[in-house]
Amino acid sequence: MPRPRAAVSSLPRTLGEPAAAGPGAALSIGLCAAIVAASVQEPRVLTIRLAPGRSAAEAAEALPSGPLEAEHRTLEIGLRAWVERQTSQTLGYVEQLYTFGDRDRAMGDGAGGANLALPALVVAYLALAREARPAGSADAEWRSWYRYFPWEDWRQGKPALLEPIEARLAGWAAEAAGEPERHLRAERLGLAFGRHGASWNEELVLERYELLYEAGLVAESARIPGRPAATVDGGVRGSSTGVTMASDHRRILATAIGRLRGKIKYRPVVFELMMPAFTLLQLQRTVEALAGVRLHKQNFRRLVEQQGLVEETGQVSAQTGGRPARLVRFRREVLLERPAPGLRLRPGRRAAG
Amino acid sequence: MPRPRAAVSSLPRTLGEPAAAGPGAALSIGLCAAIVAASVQEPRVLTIRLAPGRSAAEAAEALPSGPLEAEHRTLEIGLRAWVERQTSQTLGYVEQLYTFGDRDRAMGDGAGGANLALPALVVAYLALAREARPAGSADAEWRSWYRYFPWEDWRQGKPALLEPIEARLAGWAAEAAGEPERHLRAERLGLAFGRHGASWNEELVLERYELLYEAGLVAESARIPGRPAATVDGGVRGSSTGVTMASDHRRILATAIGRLRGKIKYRPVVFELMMPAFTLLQLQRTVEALAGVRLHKQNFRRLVEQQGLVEETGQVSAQTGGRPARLVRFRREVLLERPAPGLRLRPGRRAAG
DNA sequence: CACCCTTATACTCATAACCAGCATAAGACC
DNA sequence: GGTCTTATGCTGGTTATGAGTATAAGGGTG
Repeated sequence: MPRPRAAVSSLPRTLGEPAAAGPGAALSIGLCAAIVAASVQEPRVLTIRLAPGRSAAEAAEALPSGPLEAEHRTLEIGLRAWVERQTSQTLGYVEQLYTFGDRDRAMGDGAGGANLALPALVVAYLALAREARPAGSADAEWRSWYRYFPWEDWRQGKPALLEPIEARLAGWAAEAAGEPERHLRAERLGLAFGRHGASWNEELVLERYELLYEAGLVAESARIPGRPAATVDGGVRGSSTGVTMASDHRRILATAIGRLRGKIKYRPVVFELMMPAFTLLQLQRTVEALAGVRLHKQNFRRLVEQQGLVEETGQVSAQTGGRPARLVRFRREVLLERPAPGLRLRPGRRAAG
Repeated sequence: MPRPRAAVSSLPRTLGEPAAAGPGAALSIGLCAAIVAASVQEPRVLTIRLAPGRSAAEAAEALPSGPLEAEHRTLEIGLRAWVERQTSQTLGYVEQLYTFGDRDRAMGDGAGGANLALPALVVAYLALAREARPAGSADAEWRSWYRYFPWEDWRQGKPALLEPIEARLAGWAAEAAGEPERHLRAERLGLAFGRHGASWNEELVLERYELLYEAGLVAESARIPGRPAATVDGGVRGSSTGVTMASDHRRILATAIGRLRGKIKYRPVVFELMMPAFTLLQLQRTVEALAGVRLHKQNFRRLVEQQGLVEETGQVSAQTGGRPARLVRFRREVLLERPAPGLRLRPGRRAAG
């Protein structure tokens, strides 16, 4: 099966492949999942290790994925099967993200690896898991998603590593071919990174990643066809542009983060990540971890309570370090009452603890 | 090429098909577009006619679609090619909607037609067109989308045909097998149709269509595997459940409408449907046509203006029938200023003209 | 032209939501 | 008891929203 072999063994019969004749004629449809959990104040994503055929040492981190097989009646069934096979994790909430089909992206590795028969298109999913259990297989691991997108974590204020990145991006915009292209790039930068750091929009994760990709500031850029590998500067002057992932999985993860950050504002999806009972601060920390910003505590709890998103359990938690906090649970009835129950968090002017 | 032949001729080499050997082994990826325009106060969708192999008289209405071909570098390029070939319409704004891959849906026709080799999965798109020009090909036509979803148009108040539909749906919920299933169905109905007509959420177009589909109230239900065709009641006691479309195109259109109705609230996409200069009332009527509800005029204009969505052109239009109205245009800079510039219309309690 | 139709646009007012902070409560730890 | 901690209650200013009134400016009609 000519495909970056997953460390997890299993040789499926790919749909449509019985007739695989000429080289490169094998057409398959890929499934890929960004599985998110939130534990100890960190948003995590379930990754596996791929041995890309070369040295096992440089095994790439990847999202669980695999081709759609003949026996999968629906895409989602196929996805669940692959995830369970590779990570022993059973999925709860699952939502389709996007279908990637560019012929020029998604290649295993442009630099040295053979350009093997890759899926003609990849259907990517976002999944939410309630608990970050140790992840069955040895190759599966929960990792903070800021490992791959360090510039997305503004909880301690603007990340220092963003400064050199922005400088490089500004340079990339300035060196564009014509004036229209220069203007276009500048506009995209302004949108994605905010004018002078003023209005950072935490949802534009994909837009920012794509800019870094195009500007040659992430390692994946080396796979852009026609780009000399020398122009890629994965680590920007000492600071980091995050850990690389296999194929275009980082792009998929960026899509997932952006989608989730948007969705918590108008759908009660955070609760898919929470334990059955939790304190309001735990909820706030989870939301902050996902959104990558800090929120105003008092206003957050007022929002949650007046929206009717939670109800009392009657119990209290003494694990707080200070005054014990009430334990609450998600109030499912809210779905029937409000049109868009969510935590439309507006980080406002300044984020106050 | 075993596939419901489009009236528009063109025999493409489907990607991955050179090796098409056994029957049903031909695996192809379908592309499909819901192309929306708004003219004379009506939201319209571009349709073509498909001759499903049998009598040409019962040619089904369909969305432009076709298989991904080998020479299409990206999915979107393939889509644009197909749409231009079938409708002579050039697409502007295009956005991916969803990828449908259920093996049990999307069949040409379960009743009598041979179950031909259909795409293994269909990537559906939403496109917005600025003008409803007469649609090049003779088989292409712009039609109000309420032709297919008459219950979605609440601009004149609650549609009368909804009453019998709701009654039938309530019956369907009551006749469910076990108590848990009954409860589930009742909850879904409450969500999708609103408790006692109280809170209609205009975005849940797909949810409503799926309920009708499952309850056997649309003609497409006859294609559900295992369902006796006799249980399907396409026209509910004299009232209508809308015009049927080929394959599962009505589901795709439902997805498109729902997405667009949601999107206008936080992205300035309506302007993709407007002429370069327009009056505020024209804008309001367009939004109302899409959302299927009436809005409060004074508040609508205040919203549009204070958000900075439009700017003066200096001209006026005398075509209003009353006092001439200012002509305005979309203000592109708003994209850089506001995080989510849209028309977050809340139809409030009652819609006042 | 006065009058009445139409639609456009300006302004008001009460209410609800939101932002940001202050004050107090209730535990642990020394 | 004093001093941490975090939880929770409350307030005062600001902004958004819902719904209405009033006025402007065209056309048509007697």
